[in-house]
Amino acid sequence: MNSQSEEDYLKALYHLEMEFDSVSTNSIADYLDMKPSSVTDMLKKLAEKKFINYQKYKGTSLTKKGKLIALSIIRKHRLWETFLVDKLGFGWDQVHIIAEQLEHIKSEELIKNLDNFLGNPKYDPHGDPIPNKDGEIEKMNQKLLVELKASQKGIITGVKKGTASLLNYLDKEKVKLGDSIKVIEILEFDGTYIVEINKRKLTFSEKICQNLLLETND
Amino acid sequence: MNSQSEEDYLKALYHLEMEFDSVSTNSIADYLDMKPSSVTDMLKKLAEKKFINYQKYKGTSLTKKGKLIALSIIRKHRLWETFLVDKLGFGWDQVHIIAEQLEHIKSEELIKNLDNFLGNPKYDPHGDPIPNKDGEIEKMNQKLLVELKASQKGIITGVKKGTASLLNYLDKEKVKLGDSIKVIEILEFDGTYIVEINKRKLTFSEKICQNLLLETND
DNA sequence: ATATTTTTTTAGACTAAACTAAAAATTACA
DNA sequence: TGTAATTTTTAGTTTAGTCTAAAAAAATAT
Ligand SMILES: [Mn+2]
Ligand SMILES: [Mn+2]
Ligand SMILES: [Mn+2]
Ligand SMILES: [Mn+2]
Repeated sequence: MNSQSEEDYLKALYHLEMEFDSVSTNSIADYLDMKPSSVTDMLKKLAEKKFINYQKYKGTSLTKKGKLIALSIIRKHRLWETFLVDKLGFGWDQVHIIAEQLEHIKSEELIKNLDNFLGNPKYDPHGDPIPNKDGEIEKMNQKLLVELKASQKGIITGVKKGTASLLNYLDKEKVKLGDSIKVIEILEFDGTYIVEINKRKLTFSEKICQNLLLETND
Repeated sequence: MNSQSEEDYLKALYHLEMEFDSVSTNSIADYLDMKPSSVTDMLKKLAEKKFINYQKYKGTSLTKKGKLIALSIIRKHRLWETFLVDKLGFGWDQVHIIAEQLEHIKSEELIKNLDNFLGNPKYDPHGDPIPNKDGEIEKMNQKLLVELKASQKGIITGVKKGTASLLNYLDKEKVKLGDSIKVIEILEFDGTYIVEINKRKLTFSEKICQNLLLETND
């Protein structure tokens, strides 16, 4: 059985590998808010367990085994987040810290039953795809709204990391994940987007457009 | 914030205080499957934090503060058990180990919302009362079936510790917690009880009667 | 190509929570 | 009441996971 700490490291490794092409000791330390020396210690242990490929001074990558564990933690995290929002009435922005604890509960049966109870959801409340029990995860064709030109369309799937307040704003504007969005016009002056969502015209600042994630069909 | 281990000790203390009038170091060690020396170490720490009254060689008791924490863990344990059975379809006998982990998740809001989601249940799936958020718990007027005489009545509230298989048996016989039970006849020869539950006559061995808990109205 | 800066690792320390073995206190009983 | 048995505590060890400070390696800049 893996410890909570090991699981958090593997998850961090996975997220960092997604975002950057090389994962350094310092980047892990930053991500987990720990000291690089602590990270080195843990990397040695994870390498010992064959969860990562690690050679000192050379950086790290998850092995197949390590990636599967990371994905199983992510699956649990996102299922619990879905539970908290859909069933317990939490807001989008409140669930992450709680799921950070719940993701470490050990019981295969629990997750199987939770998944069924939730109706086998494909996406979590932030629009992130939920890996299946075999660790398969949908690779999203994600774009930022700011990358679209006038008349292009997409489906709102989420917001960039660290912009929880944007979710709240969308909520207030009655914009939900899964809503279709179409660019009507882009103002040259300040990059403001005029878009249509649910037959309503809305105006989004450039900053919003830089943080709103869409799934597009190209 | 208290550690998982501290919480498990406080809960053990609470249960042992309920069952026996004095709580010894060895009884705690037995209960938690640990060595007495480990228990002594923890008792010192809990005394330091004013969760227990402890004087070496003199035994232990929970302070008001300690009892409140114990009850909050028990509340969480029983609410999670209720969730697992009522919502996720687990059986009575499967939920304890999982709740043993879930009870340590830290979030007031989570428990508040879970409680509402479950419809503010008063009893857990084993028939044990769920403490309220202020740590108030119903003192049950519990009896064993074997204590009843012919023609007396009660409501089935649970089974004694360590008799999970009895719950399964009751399940198979379509007997549920909350069902009313009336003693029809007690066979002198072997102490077998003939009882009526839901208009049906059932026969319970003496062993069953020694382990079946009822709420009575005396 | 060398020196400086940055990154990473090592060495050593600390805390929490467990353990074993031995000592001390308490309890039981002859 | 004194000895033996039992219970409890102490002393010292272990492991996991963190830290600080210093050393070593790698990357960058002159
Ligand atoms: Mn976590
Ligand atoms: Mn999420
Ligand atoms: Mn527990
Ligand atoms: Mn229970």
